[in-house]
Amino acid sequence: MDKAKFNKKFGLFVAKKRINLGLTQSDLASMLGNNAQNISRLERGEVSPTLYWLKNLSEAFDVKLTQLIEEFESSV
Amino acid sequence: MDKAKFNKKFGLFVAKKRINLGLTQSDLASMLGNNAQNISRLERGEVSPTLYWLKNLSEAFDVKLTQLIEEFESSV
DNA sequence: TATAAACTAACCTTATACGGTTATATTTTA
DNA sequence: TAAAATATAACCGTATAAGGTTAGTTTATA
Repeated sequence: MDKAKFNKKFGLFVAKKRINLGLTQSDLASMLGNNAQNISRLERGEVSPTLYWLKNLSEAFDVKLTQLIEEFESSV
Repeated sequence: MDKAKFNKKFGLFVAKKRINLGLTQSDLASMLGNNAQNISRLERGEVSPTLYWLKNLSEAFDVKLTQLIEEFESSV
């Protein structure tokens, strides 16, 4: 799978997960210590987050990194 | 865990896994389509790889991304 | 409809991932 | 020990992740 498509899929996954938790992009952003625009870009697949960023994301979602990735892969 | 420490742990994990597979940094680099210097920097924890990079890494190691992260987390 | 909340999207800047080259150091092997 | 293979480390670039601001669009709600 090419980069653009892969990032898009991950973005969609994050968006679904965030919404399921009843969070806005702003909510998630402040939990991660950044801004809603970056969340928007992530969810639209414009960026490929770093591993450390993912680690923080998993903590915001209150799951292990492993579990986050597992959920992502099984959603694809 | 702070970023530097986290990246260092991941680098160490990649190095171990690569060596177990009997690969040199050059070998792994060419499998990933980049250069050995980047592998060296990754293994020394100087960089935090992007998700897409990790996806390619997992394919080079012939495992699912989930499994790669799972092995990493259980190694920490 | 009107107002507000939520999101998208453009722009800019800074930090860093990533690719390449070269040199040096370390490790392995003849 | 000498040579070769491997890894580290210093540079230099470019591409892109990430933080911030502002404006505009979409969606939800009164």
